[in-house]
Amino acid sequence: MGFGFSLPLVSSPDSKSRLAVLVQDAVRKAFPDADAVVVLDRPKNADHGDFATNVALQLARQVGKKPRDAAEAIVAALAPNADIARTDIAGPGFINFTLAAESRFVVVGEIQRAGPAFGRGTTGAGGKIMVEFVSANPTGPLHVGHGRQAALGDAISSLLEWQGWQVTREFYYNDSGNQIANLALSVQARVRQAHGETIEMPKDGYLGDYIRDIAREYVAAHFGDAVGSDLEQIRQFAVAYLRNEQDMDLVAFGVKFDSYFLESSLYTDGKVGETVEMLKRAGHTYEKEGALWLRTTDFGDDKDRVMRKSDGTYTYFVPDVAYHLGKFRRGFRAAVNVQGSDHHSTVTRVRAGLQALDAGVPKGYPDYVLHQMVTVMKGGEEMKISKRAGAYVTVRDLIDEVGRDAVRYFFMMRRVDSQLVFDIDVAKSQTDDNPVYYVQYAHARLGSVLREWGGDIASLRGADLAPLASPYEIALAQKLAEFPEVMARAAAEFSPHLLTYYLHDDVAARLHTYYNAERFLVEDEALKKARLALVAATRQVLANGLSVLGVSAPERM
RNA sequence: GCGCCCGUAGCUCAUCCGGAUAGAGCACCGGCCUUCUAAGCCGGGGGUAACAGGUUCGAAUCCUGUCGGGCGCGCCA
Repeated sequence: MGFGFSLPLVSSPDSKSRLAVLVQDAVRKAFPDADAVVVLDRPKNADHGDFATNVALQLARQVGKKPRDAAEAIVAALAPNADIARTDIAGPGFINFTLAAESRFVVVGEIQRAGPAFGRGTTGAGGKIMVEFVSANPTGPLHVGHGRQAALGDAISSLLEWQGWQVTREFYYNDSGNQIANLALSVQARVRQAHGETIEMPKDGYLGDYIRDIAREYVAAHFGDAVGSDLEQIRQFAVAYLRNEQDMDLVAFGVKFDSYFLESSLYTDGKVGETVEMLKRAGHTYEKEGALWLRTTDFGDDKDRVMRKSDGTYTYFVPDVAYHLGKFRRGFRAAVNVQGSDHHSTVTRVRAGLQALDAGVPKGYPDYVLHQMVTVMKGGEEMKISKRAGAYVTVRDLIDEVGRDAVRYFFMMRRVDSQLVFDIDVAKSQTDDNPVYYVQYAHARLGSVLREWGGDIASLRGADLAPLASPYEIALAQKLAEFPEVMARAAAEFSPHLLTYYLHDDVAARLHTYYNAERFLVEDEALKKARLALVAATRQVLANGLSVLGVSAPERM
C-alpha cells in the first residue's frame, strides 16, 4: 500500500518534530557511527510522559551496550531545551519526555491561527492522483456495497487533498458487454409483457421492480416502439435512465465526481485495439484454441488470461488495462481504486497487464482499497431485499431510513478489510450508542457553550492559556495536537476509520469527561477565556474532521 | 483443491510499518444526580488476542502450520 509516505518530522514546526530533531542530534553525538532513525511515540500511559522513544533499544545491539546504558548516553548528549520539563529512562530502555506545562497548550494557538486548515499536510506536494470509486454498472440502483465505496472513496479523496494532493474523483462506467445486453433484454421483456404478450424473463435477467419502471417510462416516452422491438433503442434508454438514477442517489449522498469515464469510449477511440497491439509487440501474447492470450503468469498471476475471445470480441480485461494505461498517460502518477473485495482477482491481473505493456507504468500501479462485504440489520434481523431492487438493499433505502450523515459515518467506521454490519436501529438512535450522534452532539454542545457565553470567538485569539491545568485539559490538548498526525496517517493508509475513532474516542469522549468535570463559564475571567479558547479549538478540530468525512457538523441538535 | 481477507471481553469493534499494564462503547454489578444541553455521572468485575510452533531483548502485531468464517477462482464484468 501507499506511495512512499513518511511523516515530515524535520520540516514541521510542531513540538513533536522539534523534539525528534533534538533527540536525533543527541543520538548522533552519543553514537557517531550508529545508524538509527528516532521515532517518537505518544505513550498510552500518562506516567510515561508526553513523548517516548525506543531508539536506545534499537541501537543497543549495534553499539554493543545495554539498552539502558545507551539511553543514558543519549540523554547526557541531549541539548538543553525549555520545552522539555523532564527526561526519564524507563522500563527496558525507553526514554520518556515530559513537556513543560505551557508547551502542552501551544496547539490551541496553532488551531486558532490555522482554523479550517488545521490538520493539513504537504506530502502530496501538488501531485496529481486519481481516486476511482463506485464505478457501478448502469444495470440497477446502487447497492450498499456501492455506498461503502462512495463514502470511502470520497473521504479518501478528501484526506489526500488535505495532504496537498491534487485529486480527481472518477467514476468508470461499464456501459458495454453482456450485463448491459442482459439489461436491455430484461426491459424489452417487460415492455412486451406490458403490451400483453406472455413472455418469460431472460435467463439471468434483472428482476427488480425498477425494470418495470424503465419499461413503463420507455413506453410512455414512446419512440414509435410501444411493442419493444428496437432493442438498441431500449438499451440506450435503459442505460441513460439508470445512469441518471445513480446520479440522483449520489447527489442524495452528497458525493460529487470530477469525471465520468465510459468503457465504451475505449472501443470507439481505438484504445482497446492500441493496447492489444502494444501487448503483442511486447511479446507476451499467444494464440490458443482460437483465442488471444496474455501471459500474465510472467507477472505474478496464477494463470494466463484471455484477451480476445474466439468469437472475436474482447474480455473486460483488455479495456481495464487500456483504461489504466490511460490514467497513467493522463498524468496520474498515483491512482487509487476503491472496490469490493469480490474484485480482488482483478488486482493482480490489471497490474500484470500494465507491466506487460512495458510502458513505464510503476509496478504497484494502481493502489487498491478493497473493502469487505456489508450486511444490513434491522430489528435484529438481516435485511436482504428491497422492493425496488429485488435481491439487494440499496443506498437510497439506507439514506431514506437513517439520513446521509449516519450512512456515511457507519460505512467508514470499520477497517475496510473487516466485514461491516450496518445496524439501522443504532444508526437511527439519538443516544450515545450512535457514534455519529455522539460526535455531532459534541460539536453542537460546544457551539451552545460559545453561544451562551456570547462573546466574539476571534477575541479568544492569543488568550493566555496558563490558567489551564486540570488533567482533563491536558489530556484534551494532547489529543488535539495529534490531529495532524492522524490525518496524515489516515491519508497514507487510505484509512478513514482511523479518523472516525479519533473523533469519537479521543476527542468527543475526552470532551465529554471534561464537560462533566468542569464548568467552562466560570466567574474567573482569565480562566474562563482560557477554557473557552480550548473549547473553540476543540470545536474546530471536530468540524475539520467531520468535513473530511463528508459528515455535517451541526450548530444545534 | 488454490488465492485474498478476517478470527481480540458476553456483544459490536479499536490497537496490527514489533514496544511498557491489550483499549472503547453496549450489557452486567455498586454508588451518585437541583448544573454551560441529563448524549446522565463516578467506580467495579470481565482477556491464554482461535490454536500450535518459529523469529526477537520484546509478538495481538512478523513468519510457518492447523482449525473456523467471508469472498474469489469463466473465452462474465
